Amino acid sequence: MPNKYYLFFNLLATPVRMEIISLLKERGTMSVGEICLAIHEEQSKISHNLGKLLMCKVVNVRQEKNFRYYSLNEETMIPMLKLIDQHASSCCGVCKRLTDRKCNAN
Amino acid sequence: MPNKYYLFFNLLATPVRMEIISLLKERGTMSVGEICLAIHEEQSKISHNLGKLLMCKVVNVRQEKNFRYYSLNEETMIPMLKLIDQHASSCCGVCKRLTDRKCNAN
DNA sequence: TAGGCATATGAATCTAAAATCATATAGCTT
DNA sequence: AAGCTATATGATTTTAGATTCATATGCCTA
Repeated sequence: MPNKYYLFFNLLATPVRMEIISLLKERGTMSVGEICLAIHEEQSKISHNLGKLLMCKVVNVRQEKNFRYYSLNEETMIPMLKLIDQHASSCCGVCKRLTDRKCNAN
Repeated sequence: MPNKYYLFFNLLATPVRMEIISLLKERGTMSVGEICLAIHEEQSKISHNLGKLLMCKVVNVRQEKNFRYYSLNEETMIPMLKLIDQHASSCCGVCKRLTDRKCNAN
């Protein structure tokens, strides 16, 4: 009975998966091979990670010939990323805390 | 140069931290001791985790005597949790994917 | 149908970061 | 000031889950 929100955030909490998401946000729709090339990671790694993202519909797939084209679930992810941007800037510029991982709040 | 979004999600991607957040969402403001009692976890664990959440202003603190009262940063977190709720229900009921961790989309 | 792409999947290993345990700090009360 | 209470912090151990490498699957073309 792990917390639902935890499972969602956990899904997004790796550098590679967030890179994939940022990429798809910019480029729209890409095959697995194209993603590998763009991110410079090997195929099985990308596939494993796309599997996780698909598992929770953070991305969508479309099959065409023997290619699989992935795209971002924009309805959820666009507003979510925007929320973080807002948080980051209202927090402290481009949120030093998010990059420095230090806290001087009190 | 890790992805900003990754750092944010990573911050929220543990069961304990999400429990703390859910708790603060419901109860408003709590001292560290009260949180420990409510979640049944030991003090240092809670403190470590509160430290991470504070680091990125996901929670706020107020000191009073030798107590520290934590509360949720509602401005960011309330809409974010709502987004996930919406995602979960539009995805598949209370999002089986988020609880089963399996994928049958294609 | 044989061979070659494109992608997925399984299992073993590796690693980031969470939990733990001991200890430090800081303020309150007497 | 001494001792207590509440909380934070450091360092080590532990663990979830990410990466890796080998292999499987599925479709397409000749």
